Amino acid sequence: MRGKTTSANAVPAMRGSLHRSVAQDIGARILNGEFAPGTLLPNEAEWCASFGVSRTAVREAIKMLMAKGLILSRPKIGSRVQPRTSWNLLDRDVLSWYCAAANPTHFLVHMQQVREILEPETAALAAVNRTDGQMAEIENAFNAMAEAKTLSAWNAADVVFHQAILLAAGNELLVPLGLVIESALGSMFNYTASQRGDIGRTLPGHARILAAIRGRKPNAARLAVRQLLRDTGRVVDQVTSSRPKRPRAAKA
Amino acid sequence: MRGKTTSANAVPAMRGSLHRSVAQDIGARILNGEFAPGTLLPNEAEWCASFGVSRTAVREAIKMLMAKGLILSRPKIGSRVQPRTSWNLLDRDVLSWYCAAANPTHFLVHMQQVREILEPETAALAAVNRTDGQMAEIENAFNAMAEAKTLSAWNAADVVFHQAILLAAGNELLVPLGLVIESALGSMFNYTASQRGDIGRTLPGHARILAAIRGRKPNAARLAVRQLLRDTGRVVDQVTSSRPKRPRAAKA
DNA sequence: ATTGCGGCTTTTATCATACAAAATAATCTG
DNA sequence: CAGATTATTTTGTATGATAAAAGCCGCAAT
Repeated sequence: MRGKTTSANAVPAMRGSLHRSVAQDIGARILNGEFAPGTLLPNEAEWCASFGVSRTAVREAIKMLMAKGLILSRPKIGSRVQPRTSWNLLDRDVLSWYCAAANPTHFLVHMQQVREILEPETAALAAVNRTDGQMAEIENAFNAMAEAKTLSAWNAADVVFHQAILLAAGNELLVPLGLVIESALGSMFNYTASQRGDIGRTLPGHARILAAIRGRKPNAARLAVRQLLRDTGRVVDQVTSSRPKRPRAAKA
Repeated sequence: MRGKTTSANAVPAMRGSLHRSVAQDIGARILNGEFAPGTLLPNEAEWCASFGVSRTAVREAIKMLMAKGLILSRPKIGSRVQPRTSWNLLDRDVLSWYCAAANPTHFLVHMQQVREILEPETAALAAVNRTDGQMAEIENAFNAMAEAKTLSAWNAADVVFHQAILLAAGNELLVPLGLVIESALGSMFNYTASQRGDIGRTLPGHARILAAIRGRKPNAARLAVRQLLRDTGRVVDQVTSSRPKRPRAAKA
């Protein structure tokens, strides 16, 4: 009855932490709908048995999920899945679990909507608030894009470009928001280039954004970003319409 | 050497969890700048001593802070404060710590900026995507505002009104974002009324939003929200300029 | 029969202790 | 001096015991 290694414990080692992989597993299954909001989770002893780990590990995992707003645990009651409204969906982990579980089409559409709302205004703010140092950062990233020969170099520079604008906007709240969106999108596909042929295609669009921010023209920056999003939006459209993508082990 | 109750441990009981109050304390001190990014925190034993609690409690607190992206702990190294870019600032707790620690003027300005970016577009999306049921929710909230006699009734209905629009926008990512902003703002002052005399003042503005969403006119909705924000923005301006507000039990 | 009180039981919360593993620092050997 | 080896420190995991919360049951009193 020892090395039971029940079901879900397919995770081999996961570099370091055990509690982390336990949290990972439970969290994914909650986002997955296997444990719906309001559901009472198995108690600690049952988790210990099913994962074959100690209570310590399970409890630390539960504390992490608690910190992310997924569950609430109380003595004698157990751990109950919280209503969706208290989930920290904008947490990197939670978002990645959601992203793996949810309908990818829906998810991408929503993500794109948020980008279309945020990015133009972020650029407009950057045009107003940027410092010279931040401007230099943006220009460096742009130059790196211009000189990029490989797809990965292009995309890396692209990410830096976006982040530099984000920082230049000078809004503490916008930064984490942008980073989360980026990291979620980045794990699915790249910003403005998905094939070798795309390299440089959107460079003029980026140049317009750069110029607007340099010239401190918020409205021009806003329009330039909208234009760029229209161009690259097609990439998303392609993905969402064909929607083959990794179907991600459709278990149950 | 027992009831040492060192320094920070001013927290008496805090209904339930010990690990929670430990996390609270450490988290606040990180956001506070007492432990800057890159800093190595005291090790578990030292925390145990300084809080007078067991290692279990400290570890669970640390796991929570880890889950929120504030720190990273590794064997032999200890717990290091992560760079700000990995902080989940959009987590309720983290935001509240930040809000307590940061320059309130800055914070409010940034918050208001985010509102000005998000809310008009949220309303526009709601105008497009709303279902009839969601429309009814919005109208109910509006009616409650219209009939509100007390300040608290008005503000409660106001929050419901905003949330109903948020839900009607039909974007899974926008919802948690809006909720976080709301909860942070709500903890500082109320939405559109801060004095008895303000009750009903913005009712016509709300009515315009309502009508636009009912009529499925996204652009009208956008404009109506912008108008309302301009009206209520003044409240923020007042607060940020005078900036007395309850100084929040300046304990230690 | 209903209600209020007290004890029972389950489950998490906390504590204490021991050992394992990781990563650095120190040391030894060639 | 270089490289490998051993120490050491700190977190990670396991285990077992006790405390506290909160529902549950039953008993009793009116």
